[in-house]
Amino acid sequence: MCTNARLCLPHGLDETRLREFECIVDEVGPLHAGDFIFRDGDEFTALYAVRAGMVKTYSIDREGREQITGFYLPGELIGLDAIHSMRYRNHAFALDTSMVCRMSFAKIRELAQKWPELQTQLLCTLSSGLAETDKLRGEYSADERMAGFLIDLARRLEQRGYSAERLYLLMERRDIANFLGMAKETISRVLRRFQDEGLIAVDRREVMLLDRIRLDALAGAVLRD
Amino acid sequence: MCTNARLCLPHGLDETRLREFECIVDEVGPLHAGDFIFRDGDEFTALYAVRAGMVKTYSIDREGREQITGFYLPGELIGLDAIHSMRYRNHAFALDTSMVCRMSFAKIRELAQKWPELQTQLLCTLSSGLAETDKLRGEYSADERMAGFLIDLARRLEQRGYSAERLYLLMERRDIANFLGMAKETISRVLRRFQDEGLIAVDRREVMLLDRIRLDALAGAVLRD
DNA sequence: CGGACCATTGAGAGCAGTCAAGTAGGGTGG
DNA sequence: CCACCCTACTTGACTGCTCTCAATGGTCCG
Repeated sequence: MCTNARLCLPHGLDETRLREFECIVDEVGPLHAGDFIFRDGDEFTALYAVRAGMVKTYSIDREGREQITGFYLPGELIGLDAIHSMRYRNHAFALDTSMVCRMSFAKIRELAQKWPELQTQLLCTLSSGLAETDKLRGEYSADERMAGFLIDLARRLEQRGYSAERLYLLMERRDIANFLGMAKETISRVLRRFQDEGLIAVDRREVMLLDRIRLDALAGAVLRD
Repeated sequence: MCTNARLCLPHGLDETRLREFECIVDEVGPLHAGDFIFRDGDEFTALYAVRAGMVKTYSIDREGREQITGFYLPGELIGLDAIHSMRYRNHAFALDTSMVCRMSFAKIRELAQKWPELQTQLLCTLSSGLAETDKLRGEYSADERMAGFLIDLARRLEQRGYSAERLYLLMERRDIANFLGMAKETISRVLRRFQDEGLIAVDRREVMLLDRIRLDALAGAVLRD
């Protein structure tokens, strides 16, 4: 049984149903950093869950500008925004060696029709996605956004049982910048200042969170909890 | 039968089911400008659909800062982000004399369990909400955001059969500013510049869209279509 | 008519963006 | 194994968009 089940779509299913659910799951991988899971515009047939590794999603607008829409950890679902248009709305790209679970959406729908727990879990996942993105509205300083990003990542890692004192950022600065809506140079400067102020220690893509209290305070505005 | 049914949650239901669906709908109102539909933290028991008028939703963070999360037109659903926490995550506030439909979520869930069309419609609505908010990520200029706001509103009004040459903005500048993440003074200045450039004509809260082509072009970056 | 509220306009400041130069790993080929 | 290169990252200087603060103008309403 997948160790992520508790955090993932099958959350809430009993033993029997969980086994039946696993029949509709195809494990895909291992993918390598740089592999695509799907591409913007592809026909939507399945939801994907990260099983191991990390995935980023992004879209390209008419002018060719890239827009990163998310970084996904194990247990998180990718492709939920494609349900209504039946086409994926972005590219999904492995940032690291990764395993993903492919779950036919037609079959998910069938099962959700039979099992109230699954319907509920689907709705809850979508709903928390909405609540999540609502938080990011509003104008925040570069410091607040950066702290928000780090704390959010740390919390998600903790939920998954990883230590979150030491974060390894698999994505490049440019990706973080794009995701947070700022320039990559600003990421560098903010990280440096955070380090000078004793909030974190940075070594390339490795970030140690040294003063969680103050980081939380900074992030509070963004994460609104 | 509600004229919004085509755009709203019962979309896709046949005549018979539509009638049964209507049994779980309570019409609430008329509400007057300034009335609340629900408040942040209230127990979530029902989804609301706007039937007539306009509703804004907003939350207040720990520091007392207001954050507007949406403006809702007839046929649009309010409260979807509360499903996972079973508490409303924001205040819902009538901007004008309005009617809303209260739909018990427990009953929606029951019906969705029986009717695939309703389950699908629920999932689609949530999914397009996600796709929608993803668009707003990224850093846009004040001009792009403003154009995006106007064009988005115009399109939604058109979908509902209203003329969209002349927009009446029921909310104050401060609300638009907050929603778009900028200062209210900037809203004034951008609207004035748009007017000077012949894109729109502004008279208080009434805005005429004069050059839809150029506005669309400006908005394109934000709305990404 | 006066007050309250909203909106506009102006002046100045500051945060973060752009441009450009410099640094540092990591990988490759000789 | 080392020199080289490429890419990612950092740092500095400067610019500019948008914010803030403050004053003014309009409109509605009692």
